Amino acid sequence: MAKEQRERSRRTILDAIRRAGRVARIDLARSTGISQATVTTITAELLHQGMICEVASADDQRDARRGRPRVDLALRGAAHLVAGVKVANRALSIVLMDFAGKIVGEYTERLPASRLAATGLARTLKQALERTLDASGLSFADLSAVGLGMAGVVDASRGFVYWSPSLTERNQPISAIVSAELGLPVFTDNDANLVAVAEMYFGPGAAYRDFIVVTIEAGVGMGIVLDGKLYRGTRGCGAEFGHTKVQLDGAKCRCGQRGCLEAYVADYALLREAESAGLVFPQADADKAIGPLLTAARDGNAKARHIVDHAGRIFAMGLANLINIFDPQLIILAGERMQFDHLFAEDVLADARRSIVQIDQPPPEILSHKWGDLMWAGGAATYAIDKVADMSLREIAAQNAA
Amino acid sequence: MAKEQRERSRRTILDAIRRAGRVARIDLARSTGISQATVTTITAELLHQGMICEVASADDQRDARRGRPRVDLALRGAAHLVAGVKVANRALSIVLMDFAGKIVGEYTERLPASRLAATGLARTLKQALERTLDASGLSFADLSAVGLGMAGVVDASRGFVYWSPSLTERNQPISAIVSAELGLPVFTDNDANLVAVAEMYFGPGAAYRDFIVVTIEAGVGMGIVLDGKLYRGTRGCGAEFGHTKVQLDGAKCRCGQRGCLEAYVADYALLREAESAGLVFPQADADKAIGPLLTAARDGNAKARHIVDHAGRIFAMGLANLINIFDPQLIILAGERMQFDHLFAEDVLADARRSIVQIDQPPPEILSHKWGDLMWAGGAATYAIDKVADMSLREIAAQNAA
DNA sequence: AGAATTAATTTTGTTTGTCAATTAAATGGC
DNA sequence: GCCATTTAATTGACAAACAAAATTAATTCT
Repeated sequence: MAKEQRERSRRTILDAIRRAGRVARIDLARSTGISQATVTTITAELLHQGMICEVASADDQRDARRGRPRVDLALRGAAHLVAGVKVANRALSIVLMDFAGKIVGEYTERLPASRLAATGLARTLKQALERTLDASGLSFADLSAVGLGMAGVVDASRGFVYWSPSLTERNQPISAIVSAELGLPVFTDNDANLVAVAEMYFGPGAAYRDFIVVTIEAGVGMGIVLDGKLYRGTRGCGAEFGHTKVQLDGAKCRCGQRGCLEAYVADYALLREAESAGLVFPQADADKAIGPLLTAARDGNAKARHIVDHAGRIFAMGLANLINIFDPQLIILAGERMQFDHLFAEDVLADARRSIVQIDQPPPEILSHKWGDLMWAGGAATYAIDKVADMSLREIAAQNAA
Repeated sequence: MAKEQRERSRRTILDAIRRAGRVARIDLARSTGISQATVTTITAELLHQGMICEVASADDQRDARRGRPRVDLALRGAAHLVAGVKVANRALSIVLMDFAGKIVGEYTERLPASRLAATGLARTLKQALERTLDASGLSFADLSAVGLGMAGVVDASRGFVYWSPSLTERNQPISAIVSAELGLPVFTDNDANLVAVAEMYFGPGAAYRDFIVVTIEAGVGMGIVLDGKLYRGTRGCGAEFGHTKVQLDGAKCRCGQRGCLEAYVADYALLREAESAGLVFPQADADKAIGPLLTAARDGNAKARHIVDHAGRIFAMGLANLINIFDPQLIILAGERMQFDHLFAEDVLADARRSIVQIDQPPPEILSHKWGDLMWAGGAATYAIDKVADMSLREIAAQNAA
């Protein structure tokens, strides 16, 4: 019971350092409410462990001050190196990230198929990871862990995938399978959850304790952060925003059910609508066919316009429902640059705000965070860092016990 | 920092006693992980404060045991008496509850109007409360606090009502207003949240850490319990399940918006549908008119049947969305006996289970808990007990500091 | 009656954290 | 250039909380 107190304090201080980026001990004491003496003790442990380092103070009011200059503490990037992997539709994205959250390498590779067997995925991943490491002159031995993000229903605590659009089989203990192939600890979670982790650690979510991340790519995903922690549900299949129903007996969804939000706003849904409306956009690459449709809508094609508007209205309805249910401080819409601008448009957000329960308080902030392709892999890497930090903290506890 | 540790431990032990009903110190130590020594210390404080008492052990394996007999501890009902008040459509329900959760008095009174001014409500409440106390030979001086539950959007932390169907004005500091009238501490929250508190303390929710309560009366409400704590959202207007949208440009709702779940499943919605379908059920009391409609549906009237079925399907869709978003361990459907059987029907629940993301794990349990009228007031009373327990624990902390 | 058993309390020691004093490292005034 | 002043960080003394072990308490079995 007393031990746990110390572990909590260590966590608190490490998190505070991460949030601040760099911060002097005295400010740590003030912001965490832990006494200066304890901050000294704990930071000494973290320094000794190599998780943090002292850096010259970036004290902007330094001129106006006398007295002993403060020494800032920061996460020590060299403490650990992790890889974050995102398994996308037909691609594998990898980033290498140091313990301070800096991306030190990246790599993307086409996958032979959109669905693979777990063992095949593990082998492909190993090769891709080798190339990624080679490019930076690094090797597996430099890695502390691998974070793995994939669409689908994942029980993160067990690293178990109930179902994923990227796998040919259901019910795969994916963390164990990939870990056996790589010889490294592997931590798997739903990809949208991992984006939420990244937003919480290094994105705009860092300033909030309760927010929701909605991701948009082929499907619609969600990550929920409540009280500063990722909420995953009890079986690992919560936060399935894309498969909440928005229409009784509605449009057919990839998941086999009807009326899912995803079946109205995903690009494949819009293309399906366009086709049945008689619109044709000849295009070599099916992945990009959404572009001409959006252009046509902007240019005043009534049919195209109607399809895009309808998607926006359904999306707004979904967002409003989230706000009505969670009343979060913030909603972050995370998606690829440009491709989903029609869903991030101000009139869609205004529509959402209009559809929530109205009280005399400002509605939650909604902001869109358009990251590139590597957002997903970055989320996976951040998750791995979080796990590695846990491991290091446990190591300190074990050393103190001995 | 060390003080807070003790406060946590005291809370843990008090909660464990409440959950168990009655429990020996040694089992407290085992279930909480706190050492026997500390349990002795803390329970001695709680005994001295009068919050708990020793009772003869109800040890069912007593015969098979030798040794010193265990002494059970239980909440001491006489420690505090609170009142729980539910402001309903045209009625005020009050229960008196002792600190152990036992209901020691109840009273219901018709309200002159379905909407009242806050000060008028406070005065009416005072008179009704006086009658309630009189009936048990008690007085205001015997009460420690009052819990107040009402429909609408409530910021519980401030006891502030943004909007309620029971009040004529918006933005009322209702706790302060009623407290000034009664001369007692008053704690206000949304009524569905309070039902969730009751389920967590004394209902089937006691065995779970993550569950959702859906309440059905005139409107549809929701209370969310995550990690053993009620989740209220950041502005106090979360959990508005009844006003999540289930249909774009849908049916008009009381709240002024369109397509709300409530506008499809509440009794007024069903009656509206029946009327526009040409069904007429002459009935003196408008509140009860739903009965004949349901009977007609059961008896094979096709129009009535269709209206009721449609409500069930919409409700199932809403439940499925909740499960897809939260993945809770349990959903409790709380409503008045009989009146909402059509929504609690097994085919509705089966429909909901079919509409969630399918994985090879059993879906969350869904159970209906048909309490009477007093469920609501009981929830408010339970909330008041929780607050009073907080106050008592703080008192112990203050005494120790002095 | 005494041994055995189980519960509860007390004693003792460790951990943790705070407070206050001290040391460290700078600036500013003379 | 030296010393007072200021601010940061560390150290030492002490108190609170908890756990482990010893002790006391209350019972059953033989």
